[in-house]
Amino acid sequence: MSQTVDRALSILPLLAEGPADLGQVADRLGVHKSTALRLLRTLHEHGLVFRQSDQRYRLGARLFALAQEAVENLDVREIAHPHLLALNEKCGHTVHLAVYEEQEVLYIDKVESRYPVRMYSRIGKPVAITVAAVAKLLLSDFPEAERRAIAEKLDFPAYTSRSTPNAAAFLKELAQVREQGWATDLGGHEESINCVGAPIRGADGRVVAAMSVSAPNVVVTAEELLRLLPLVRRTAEAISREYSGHAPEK
Amino acid sequence: MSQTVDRALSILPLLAEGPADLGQVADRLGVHKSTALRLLRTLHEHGLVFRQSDQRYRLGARLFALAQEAVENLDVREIAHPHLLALNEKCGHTVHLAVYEEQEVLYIDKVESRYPVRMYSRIGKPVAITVAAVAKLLLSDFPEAERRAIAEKLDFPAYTSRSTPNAAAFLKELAQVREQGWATDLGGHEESINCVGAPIRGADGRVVAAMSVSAPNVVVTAEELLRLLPLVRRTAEAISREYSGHAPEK
DNA sequence: ATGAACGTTGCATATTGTGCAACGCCCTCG
DNA sequence: CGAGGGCGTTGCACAATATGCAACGTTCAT
Repeated sequence: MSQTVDRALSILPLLAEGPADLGQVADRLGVHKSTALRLLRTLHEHGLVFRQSDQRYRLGARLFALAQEAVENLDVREIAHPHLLALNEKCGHTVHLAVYEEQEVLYIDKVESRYPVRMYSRIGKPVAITVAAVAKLLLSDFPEAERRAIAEKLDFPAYTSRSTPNAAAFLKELAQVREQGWATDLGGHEESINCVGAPIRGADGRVVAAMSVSAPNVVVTAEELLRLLPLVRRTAEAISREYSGHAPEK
Repeated sequence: MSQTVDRALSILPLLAEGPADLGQVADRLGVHKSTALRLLRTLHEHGLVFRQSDQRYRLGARLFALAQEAVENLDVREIAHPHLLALNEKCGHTVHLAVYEEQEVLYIDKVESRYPVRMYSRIGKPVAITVAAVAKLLLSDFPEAERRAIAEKLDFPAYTSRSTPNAAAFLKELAQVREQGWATDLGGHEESINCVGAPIRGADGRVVAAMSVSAPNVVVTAEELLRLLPLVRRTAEAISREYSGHAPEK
């Protein structure tokens, strides 16, 4: 909507990939060097970008500070964190917390597995929305019309043979998740990794976040992981209670 | 330098203070509502800002994703290298850079001593984790429980009479290193070789790497080497600053 | 019902960002 | 040592672009 700002902001993801010099930035933006220079200067003044010793540009400290504040303002995370830690303490596996925002599902917190074989995931990165347990939980709470609208727009990549194949299957699964109040991902994203998840609800009953426990086959079988379901659900409920203003229960 | 971008970016710190509606943003920017709207829309399209359910604007999780990605693509070695070279230029001794990975501490960069008598080490090779200065620095940053767990699992080979003898001594030393912010290895690995090291920290204050200067007794005594400590620490701090996105200080 | 508060849109204006060309600097190669 | 290329930087003329205005649509409280 604003060309100048649009161009300036496009520089950020570009620099997130790694440092770049003026020419590279100008090329990838499709603008003249002098234009890129002015944009970079403005970003620089705001501390979002800085120049490292070899003169190349990089994302700056201010961005990290802002990012920090951005997550701190997500207070679900703050409340949930100790519960996630406690859960990890009990079962030892990787625990994730995710929210839906702007057409995406994002991990906003993670407690690493204590086992040497770990699952790869990145806090802040969008999750595989068509297969992840947390994504299904978050989407299942939308009104039906919206669920359909979203499903229609999605791609359904076949990560594995068990990935959700298409919109119809996805909607069916969302309905089931909505019904039962929990979700799984059994090898839908990576063949050897399973997850069990449960929703976190606000005072009005709407799903505000979702959490899951993930573990690779080599550590526990899907069946064993499913045995953790009651524990996961209880944790999610405890977080929900605290989040919606009730005193933490013992 | 670019008014439009300047205004748009000024919105971010403003929103970091807390959610705000269109009118508030326009007021604080000193521009018309319609202008503020367009700026916010552009920020919105890039996911830096999003609209919560009550229509107010807040910082978006994409900011977090961006910062995360930037950190992942950051190469400590690349940033550190020129600083290591400069340090070697000044003192002439061997300079090492190391990281912790998968239960091991690995040298990932090295600048050779200018003296004929050199210390033997290889980039990519695990270091003697119980005695090396860089290892102590990296491990000292772990939470106490984890430090203990790691220490219990280690062997404590008696390379020399000054090698760390057991887990208890090791933990005690880690605590001290953590406290003082630097570490040494005085003949703990090879009788005649001493090292001084300092930690390199990321934007969040966590230790991401460690560096050290090593020299054999025949070139400088331990005392003389220790006199380099302030220089080593300053170098490590300069790298930390640059790594965490601050402008290099003059 | 009525009005206020807020977000949104189209439009005319000139402010603002743009590309160009030229300059200076550093480094490399002949 | 001097020519040449690469790169960042500056000043300028032009028009593309952002801006404020005024009017409209909604929602909410009175």
